[in-house]
Amino acid sequence: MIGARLERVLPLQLQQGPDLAQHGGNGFLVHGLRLNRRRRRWKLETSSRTAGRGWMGGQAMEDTNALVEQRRAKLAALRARGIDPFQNKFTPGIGCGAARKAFEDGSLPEGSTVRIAGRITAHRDMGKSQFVDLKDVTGRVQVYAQKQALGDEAFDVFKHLDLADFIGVTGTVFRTRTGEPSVKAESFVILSKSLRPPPGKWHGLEDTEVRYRQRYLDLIANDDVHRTFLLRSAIVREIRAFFHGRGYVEVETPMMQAIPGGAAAQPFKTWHNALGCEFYLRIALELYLKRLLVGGIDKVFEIGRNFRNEGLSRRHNPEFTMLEAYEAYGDYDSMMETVESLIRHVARVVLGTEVIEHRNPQGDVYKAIDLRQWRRARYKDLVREKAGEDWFRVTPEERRRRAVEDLKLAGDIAAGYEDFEVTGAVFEKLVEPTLIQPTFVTHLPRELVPLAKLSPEDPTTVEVFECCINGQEISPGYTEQNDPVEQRERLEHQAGGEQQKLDEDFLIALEHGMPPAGGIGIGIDRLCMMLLGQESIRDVILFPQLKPR
RNA sequence: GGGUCGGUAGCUCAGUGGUAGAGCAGCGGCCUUUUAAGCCGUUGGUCGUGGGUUCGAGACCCACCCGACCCA
Repeated sequence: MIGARLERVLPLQLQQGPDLAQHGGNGFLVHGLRLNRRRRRWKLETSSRTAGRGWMGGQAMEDTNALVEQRRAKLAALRARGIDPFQNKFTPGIGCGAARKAFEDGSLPEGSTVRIAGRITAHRDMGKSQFVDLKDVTGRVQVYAQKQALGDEAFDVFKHLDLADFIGVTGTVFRTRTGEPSVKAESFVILSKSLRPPPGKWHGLEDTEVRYRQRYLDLIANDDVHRTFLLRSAIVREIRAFFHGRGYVEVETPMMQAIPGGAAAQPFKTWHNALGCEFYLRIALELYLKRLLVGGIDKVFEIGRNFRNEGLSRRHNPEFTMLEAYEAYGDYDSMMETVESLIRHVARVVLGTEVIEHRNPQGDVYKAIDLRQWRRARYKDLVREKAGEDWFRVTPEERRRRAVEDLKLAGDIAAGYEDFEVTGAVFEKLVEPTLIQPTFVTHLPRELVPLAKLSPEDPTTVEVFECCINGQEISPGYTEQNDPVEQRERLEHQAGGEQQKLDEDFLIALEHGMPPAGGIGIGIDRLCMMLLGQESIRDVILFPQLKPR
């Protein structure tokens, strides 16, 4: 039926179709056909109102197909009927899922009129009865359309709606014979026509590359992905709430820095035209937040993006979100309390539980993280557990031999490694991955963290912790270095004589006096992986970095 | 950077050298309370790209592109 109508309204060149007589096995002719199609599409583009919007027209031309052409034809047919399927405004009175819930719990009585809007996610054609599922951020509700109720004209339009179209519906709530809460449409309006078919309804969208490159499709097709990112947003919201509740001040510091500092990492480089100089994207927040401690903002935190020019992996994205928080008159010990309270707060409020269960695709729990128990353990004790009771009593040569031969860490220990780095490899490769339950690793050797403050009770160790959960380091914490002379010495040593790498302004700030303080950094992406049960960082970052197509 | 696996219809996937397939989606028909609706019919493919082997390649070989996992 609609086909017959379309013939009247479509541009002539669309009706003609490709010349199938040419369609032989001959490559030239096939190529000619493709050119033909492109020319045809181009004409369609230029004849429609959307033509001239360069990127849109260009993209549609490149990868259009029969399904897209069908939808464009439907669009043209609607316009020919005087219907503009791209409305400026429609104000729903209640969300789709909200209406369903309100009806289920009795707060919305049967027969009430509601005004809802959403995307069509399913269509069941019963002839003179039509059912569609309408979905918005609050959930899904079924809409029932009856020929008798809508009238022939409107019903015919309804019948030819496509999956993924947005519509607005006014109607009354009722329960169908099968018990489904539904809205019986009295009127409807097409709010936005979808010109491309959505991914399938059964399997969702599984092609990982499409899921990451076109995340919006992933969000449409996979409810659990949608949920994951709503929860990530809630996690960040509750982190802010936690710190605000403790009197911290949230700030924003420069992402473009002339001297990238605060961590040992390769930066990204960029160029400022007007100033005529290079800038680096920041690799850490630390040096600016400490300036603010000097400036008298005693409790300060920032949540923001860091950029590190390193490889990509399941655990690394070149840009990632970092939380850093500093508290004057705190130390590494008080910051352990802060980290524990923060993470437990977020888990309770966002997830409603302090036991985090990770499930496989079959739904079985393969890992459970209990945030009610936080272990504290010394670095050396943990290493001994894996490498042997006498590990620190044998000679450095013997340690290296054992690491390479007995512990099979040959690939992780470079020839030039110093003794503490050999032990560090043991910790990183054999200890850290086993720390699934929340663990504060303390009493790290001073060589491992050269910028940290020494522990007065044991000057071979530093006042630093590494909080490990889920087999990853989630958060380091420090008693911050406030001795400007010591700090300058260490940074100069680290810079290795390259003066331009020394952040002189930061060192001067310290010389003005920084109160004793505790500080922490938390990788938000990894925290989300732990809390949301995701094994890949790409599944908690909306648009993970991929190689450009 | 190395290794392994993958890229076939809009989606999910079969296809072990001989006519490119299935389910869903789409399109047409029937059905006025369906819900993975159903029934009948039907359209749709640069098999990632480029070379090569072969009478014949989606499949075999080489190179490349993109991705996933593991390793560095």
